[in-house]
Amino acid sequence: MKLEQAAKQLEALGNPTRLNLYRILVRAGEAGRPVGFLQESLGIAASTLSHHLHRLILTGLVSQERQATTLICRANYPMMNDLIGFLADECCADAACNPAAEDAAA
Amino acid sequence: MKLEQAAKQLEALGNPTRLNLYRILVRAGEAGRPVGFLQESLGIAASTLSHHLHRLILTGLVSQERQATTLICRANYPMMNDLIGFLADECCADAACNPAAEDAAA
DNA sequence: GTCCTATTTCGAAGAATATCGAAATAGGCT
DNA sequence: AGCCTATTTCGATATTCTTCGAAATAGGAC
Repeated sequence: MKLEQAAKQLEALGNPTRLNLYRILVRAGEAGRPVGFLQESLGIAASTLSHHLHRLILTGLVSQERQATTLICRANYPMMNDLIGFLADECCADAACNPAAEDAAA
Repeated sequence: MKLEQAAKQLEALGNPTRLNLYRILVRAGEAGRPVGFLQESLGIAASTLSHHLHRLILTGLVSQERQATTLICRANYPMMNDLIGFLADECCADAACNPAAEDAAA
């Protein structure tokens, strides 16, 4: 994953409202949640929620699927795992992460 | 970890300059890197770097230790792991993360 | 004490963000 | 067609962020 993309995703998650929103979707699993449900859960204006959802969708962290008049939102788990991988992958690439790794490197 | 703190940390990592900076420190391991080294690596104004470092330090993701006239910066690994844990921990708490988990839940 | 390097703080300008209400659009039901 | 609900787009405002250069501070060397 490129740094720019990771930064955009982290920025998207770095707003309390969006992080809260994202966690609801993460907890919801593959079933997802309709926009209306999210709006009631968060207690914010529909337009504000739409704005935040748009940002999460732009980064690829969330996807939407229409079911009749309601839109179902889902967390994109592979994308989340890529992001986590990006943070952890190069941990201590130039050194050692923990005592065991240090022993291995020595 | 509280949502507010996690959001602040994610926001801190959500800027390309800061994410780049943070990765350098993550790669550096326990040895850390002096501020001057970081400034040359990133090629930004010292005042700009200081500002970004301050934000990372405020969130607890980075710590500093003075060695004579130079300041050594280090990534705070436990904090990073807490943050990653926050993202992944409640994954699918209300559903199933993957087919195997779905089977287990069923 | 004076000087030197390393780093931070100050002050400012421009860009981006968060939030809302009002109005517009999407999709389906009668 | 006409209507109803669900959701987005528009427009506006207040706040926050990013970045820089100049000036101030920290710590040590002579």
